[in-house]
Amino acid sequence: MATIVQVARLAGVSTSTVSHVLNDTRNVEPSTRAKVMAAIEETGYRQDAVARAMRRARTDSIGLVISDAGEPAFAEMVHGVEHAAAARGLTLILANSAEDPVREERAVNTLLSRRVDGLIIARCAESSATVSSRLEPEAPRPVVLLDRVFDNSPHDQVGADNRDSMRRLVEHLQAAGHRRFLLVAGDQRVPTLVERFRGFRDAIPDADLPQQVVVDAVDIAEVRQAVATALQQQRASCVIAASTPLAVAALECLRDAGLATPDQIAFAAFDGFSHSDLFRPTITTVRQPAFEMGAAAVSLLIDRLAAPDASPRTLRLNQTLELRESTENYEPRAS
Amino acid sequence: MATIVQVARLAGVSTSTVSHVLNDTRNVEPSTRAKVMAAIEETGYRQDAVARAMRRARTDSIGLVISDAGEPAFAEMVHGVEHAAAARGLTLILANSAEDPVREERAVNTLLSRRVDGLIIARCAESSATVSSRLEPEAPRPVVLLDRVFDNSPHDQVGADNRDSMRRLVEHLQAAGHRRFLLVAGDQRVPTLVERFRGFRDAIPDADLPQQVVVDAVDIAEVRQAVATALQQQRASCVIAASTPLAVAALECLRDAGLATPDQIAFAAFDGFSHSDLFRPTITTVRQPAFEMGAAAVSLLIDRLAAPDASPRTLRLNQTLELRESTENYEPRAS
DNA sequence: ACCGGCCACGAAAACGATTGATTGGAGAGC
DNA sequence: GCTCTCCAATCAATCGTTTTCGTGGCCGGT
Repeated sequence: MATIVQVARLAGVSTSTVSHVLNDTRNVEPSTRAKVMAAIEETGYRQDAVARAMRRARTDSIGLVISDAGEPAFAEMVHGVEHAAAARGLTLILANSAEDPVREERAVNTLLSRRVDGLIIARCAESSATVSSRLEPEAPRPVVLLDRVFDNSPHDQVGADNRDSMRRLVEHLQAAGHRRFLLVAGDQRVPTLVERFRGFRDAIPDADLPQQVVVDAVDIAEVRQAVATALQQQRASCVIAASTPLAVAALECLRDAGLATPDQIAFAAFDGFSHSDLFRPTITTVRQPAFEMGAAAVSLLIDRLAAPDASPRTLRLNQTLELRESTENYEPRAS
Repeated sequence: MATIVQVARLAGVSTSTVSHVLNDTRNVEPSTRAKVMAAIEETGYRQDAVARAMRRARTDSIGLVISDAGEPAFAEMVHGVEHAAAARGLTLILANSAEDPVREERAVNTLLSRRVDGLIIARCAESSATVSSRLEPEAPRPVVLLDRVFDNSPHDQVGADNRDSMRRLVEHLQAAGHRRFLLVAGDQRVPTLVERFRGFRDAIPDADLPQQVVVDAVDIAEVRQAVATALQQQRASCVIAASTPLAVAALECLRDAGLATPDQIAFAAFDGFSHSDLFRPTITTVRQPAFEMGAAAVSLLIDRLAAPDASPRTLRLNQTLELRESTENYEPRAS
């Protein structure tokens, strides 16, 4: 590849002039500019982003650490981040922590060493301390937390209105006559799942609480075990799964127990399944605006770069409650 | 951030010694090494990947240009690439062309300007010429083509055994009694879809060909239109969709036409839907090993970096035919 | 005692751009 | 005609590493 020196030589000017033409960073005589452009054309010169980053403060790149690249909701967030970043001329460096704090920390280190202008992180369940301590004392690289939102975070954050949405979902189900729920709440070290659990509690009168079954197992096999046991006791009229993997486990249990949805038991899930409308039963879903969350994270990051000292913001995007047949036609029985 | 100079000063050695300690690139006295390590610890020094890349020939990063980040199959490939790259200490720069040749070219340029060690590209439908010409004359950055595989490509490639799989699928359906198919073949500028179409032709006796309906419309609305029309003519006993978006369109048409699967019409799809087993009808699917394809692309890239002059390889991973109820219980009617 | 070789380390030149300081010349004002 | 200003363009320092050459000291062999 040609370098700026060769371009300058060919155009008969200095490298600084070429640089200024390239970056439009000070006036240059039209005739010189033309010569430079011609030389660029002829040599097939392309700016070297590495050398450029070396000299300047910024790299025009951002890092994204995702906690589970295999999960469709996160894939959508990646998509949203990529889209918003590209639209602003930022390149995206992607890393996956696979819910492993060690890999997460390694990823953050790698990204920092590559001098990304900022970081977007969907934290894994157990990472809080490590990553924070790694982030704070360093050169102040802005960080935006994605999806997994923490109280009193020093960082900007974007999440969903999990608590409200869960409350609305449960209230809807209650209005349809449901009183006894099986909530598959999932790993309570994950803020998202904690919020959804809280929303559930918000909607349940204290007196009814004892009737509810909550599964907060971490390992998916344990979840399946617990759900199966709970179903045998035949107490719930409605199952709520707080995430897609949990919904998968729950649906498998329902299938294995021979319980049909919605005729024998109602079912609702957060995040849900793609193309849910094409298959039966169609599942009542609280859908996360995953793409938009990713895009919003980039916006927050840009804002932060422009105003490093503004106080941190937490953005909550609305989820949509999509009612489908898995929660229809419930006939409350006298209990 | 501390630099290598500060570390050297603190340790009372030269920067070259620090560098050699860091990279284990020549013998250093255990005592000096210890001093250096201590200084690194104390300053919290972290190697600067940008400066490092500046000096060395490699950047330890690879670029991935994906043609449709929104599609789950491609998201899985991204996941596979990320996984394999991280395992080898490579960082991944991600770009999405969204099936737009202009964006694709821009992405390739950006990645080259960042001096990625190599590129993995899932080409978009119309890009052939542009990107090729951009890639060839440059500094020889290895390129691996992913999913969309081209004949006589000068690059390494990894795809799926589309033609074989389609032939096997059709043969299976024929064995079950189907003779008249509606193939939703999709955009024939996409090599993957061309291969699937060829596999279909392979399996159909010439005499039967006139009975088959093939929809190769590009725009998804046109596809839907064409499928709807074809269904009204009531000729096919089985619909085959050559990709997930096409399957979505086809299933919507079936639903709108009030045709139940599999009772009134059989259905099979390539790539398919996640968690297909949980919902009805369960769909007979030819599943792409998307994750593995991504990982394989990284392997090819690594091999290529090690042996730049080896002749280009094309890898074809096997797809699996997953038989489900959408193609069961067909009762051939006398026609 | 001298020479050669080895070993641990250091000095300094890249890598390819950006950018603050500086120069040279043209034009304006008196 | 002289100075002052302004503008375009150049010079040279700089970013933080890696790596090529050297250098000096020590040891062993003759």
